[in-house]
Amino acid sequence: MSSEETSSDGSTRSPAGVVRLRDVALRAGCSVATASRVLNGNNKVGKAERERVLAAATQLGYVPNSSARALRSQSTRLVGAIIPTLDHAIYAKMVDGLQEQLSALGMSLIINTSEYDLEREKTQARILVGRGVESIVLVGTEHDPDTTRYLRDAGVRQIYTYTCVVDGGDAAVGFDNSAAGRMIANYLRDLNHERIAMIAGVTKGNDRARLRRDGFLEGLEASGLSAQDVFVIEAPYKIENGIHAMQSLMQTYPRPTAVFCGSDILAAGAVKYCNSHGIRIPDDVSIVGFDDLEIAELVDPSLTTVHVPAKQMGEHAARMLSKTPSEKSGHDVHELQTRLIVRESTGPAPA
Amino acid sequence: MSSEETSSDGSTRSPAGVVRLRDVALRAGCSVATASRVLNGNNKVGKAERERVLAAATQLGYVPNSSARALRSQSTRLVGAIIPTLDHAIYAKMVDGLQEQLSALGMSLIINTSEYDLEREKTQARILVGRGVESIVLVGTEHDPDTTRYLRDAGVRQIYTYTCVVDGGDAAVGFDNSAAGRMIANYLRDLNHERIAMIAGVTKGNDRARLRRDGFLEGLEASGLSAQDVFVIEAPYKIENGIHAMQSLMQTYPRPTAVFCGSDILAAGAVKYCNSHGIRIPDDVSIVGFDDLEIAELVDPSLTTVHVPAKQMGEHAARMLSKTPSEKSGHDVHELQTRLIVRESTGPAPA
DNA sequence: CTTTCTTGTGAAATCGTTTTCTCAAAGTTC
DNA sequence: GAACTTTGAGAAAACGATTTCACAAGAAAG
Repeated sequence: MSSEETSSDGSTRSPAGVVRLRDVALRAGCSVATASRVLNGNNKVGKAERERVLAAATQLGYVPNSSARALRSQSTRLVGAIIPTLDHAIYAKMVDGLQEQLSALGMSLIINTSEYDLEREKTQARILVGRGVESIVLVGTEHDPDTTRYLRDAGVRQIYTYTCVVDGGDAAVGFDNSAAGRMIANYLRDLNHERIAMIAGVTKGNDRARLRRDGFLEGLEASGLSAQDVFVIEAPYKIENGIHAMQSLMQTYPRPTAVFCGSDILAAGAVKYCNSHGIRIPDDVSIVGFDDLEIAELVDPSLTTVHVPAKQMGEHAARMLSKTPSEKSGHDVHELQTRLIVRESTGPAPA
Repeated sequence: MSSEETSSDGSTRSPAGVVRLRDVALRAGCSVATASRVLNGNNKVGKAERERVLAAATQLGYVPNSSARALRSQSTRLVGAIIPTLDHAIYAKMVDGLQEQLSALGMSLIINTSEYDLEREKTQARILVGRGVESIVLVGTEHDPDTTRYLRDAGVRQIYTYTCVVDGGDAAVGFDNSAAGRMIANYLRDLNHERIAMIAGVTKGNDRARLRRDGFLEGLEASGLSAQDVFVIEAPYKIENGIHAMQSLMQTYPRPTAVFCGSDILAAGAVKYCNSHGIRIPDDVSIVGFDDLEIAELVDPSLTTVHVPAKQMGEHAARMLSKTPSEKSGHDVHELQTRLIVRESTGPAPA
């Protein structure tokens, strides 16, 4: 028994019913070589032949087998992404943009999550290399040196996001976390706040959280405040953590009149705490978030925050990846602009 | 000039420095066939030989070329997922769970988004098949018949999520949208509401939105209310749409005293509208959401809503996929339970 | 001491493409 | 009109694994 069946129209089909290039060629009455050339945009094919192939391909609903294509041409058009989690809008939005653009550019995306763990990131990187990805999108600049070296040795392009620092990578698309922190420092100082605190994300293994904090503290120092006096609490990006951290801060004396949160998630928790404990925002305390997620507009009062163009970032990363490494000159960095979005949660320091 | 170099130890290397199975075999002093057998756990290999191969593989840092492996063995351990968008927490959470479990089970996930467009879903399905996915995770039961047939012909397992209806697919993991709608109807009727409205998601091409609406209307009918009198507005899941829809509803006379929203996103918009227009929740109007996203707890008043175990759903889907089709008997459906979460946005009908 | 199973091994076919090689036909140039 | 290009197309090699097939050598059975 043959593994193929010859149907009435003379074309052969694999048992699973998948159309192969051979089927297209057969129907178009040419060789597979010619069919391949047509479908790959090689222009050295006669017009009549070209059109017959194209017609046959669409009629049969031909989809090239990318394993075979990858094997022969040594080019999978596969991209990997390792992000901390999808259960945080700021990353989900980036991946959304990334996927959309990659798809439009004929590439596919394999996603892995690291749960903010650099060790786990290393494992995921190995898996992705085994899958034949040509590039990997990572979050931030800080990674296990093993990971970076391994990827470089494997010839996989590394592109960092949410940061402008390329370091061991090949490219970066993001924004200046430190400058954003300074921007908030200046903003709060312009409102005459003097007792200022911060609820930061966990800085271990997270350069974005660290840079935001450091930029913020630098900005405060520059404006004549001692960073020593700034109470900083670190906590994972969860609403409850925002609540608890705010509780701690409100129990200090003297109370801060302004709190900068490393994420809207934390800020939302902070707002929730204040609302349920009779602390007026912004009359008693000003709160600033980061990311400009939907919740920033939904909480009451709405959050002053820093807008991060997450989706755009993913889209841009995709476009960078579509260019072959030779087209770009060395390391390239694309900086996106963050914007301060002033809403209701901030105001002048109470007298 | 050859494309290979023969190094001093006699092994050959491809220009990119990638280690091939041949290199492992050469170093272990056996044939590639034997090396392949060892690495695939085929036990018909002598102990000494097996250990030499294993040693060679680790020493050289061999990573199998998955394109070649997939091409020959017709088994990628690749799963595709087509979801409407990642920019909606309910889907992002599911994918998060799905990815996590798949990764633990040695499979990888390629993600594509359809933007709620069944035509686009069809295209993405083709791409995924071309990528060699063995299964595809889809959202809901309603799909273009072409898509369903194409996937079946291609031998790709289809697993539907957010639904309990398998229909043309091979398995489903989700919940009963219709029952959830009825549950809300009963809940609101128990609170004595009589003038009731709904802000539903777009029902075209979205069976979940349709079933929620229909279940809700059925429930109201069953309790003696005419579905004709229930004003239903359809709108995409965006906050602004919730705002505008609520505005329209509040301009009708008599005003509804309770509004069921097909998503927390819409409900959040509805709450926002009421808050900014002096409409008291739940004194003037009760609002019910769906999904139980973080925002349900953050808006003020917090939202009464239906909890959907999105992450769990993704995890379960992954587990279903890890079982070979033969292990399961025909179509299998796994129903997860939704729960009504009563918070502050609902109360008895005003007198 | 044959004959018949095992068992382990290697050679070679195979998966579905792309790409190189080869060559015939049709233009050009002188 | 002879000697070159150019152009278009097919045959066949290649990509790197898995898997079938064939076949030695050794073990077990008679």
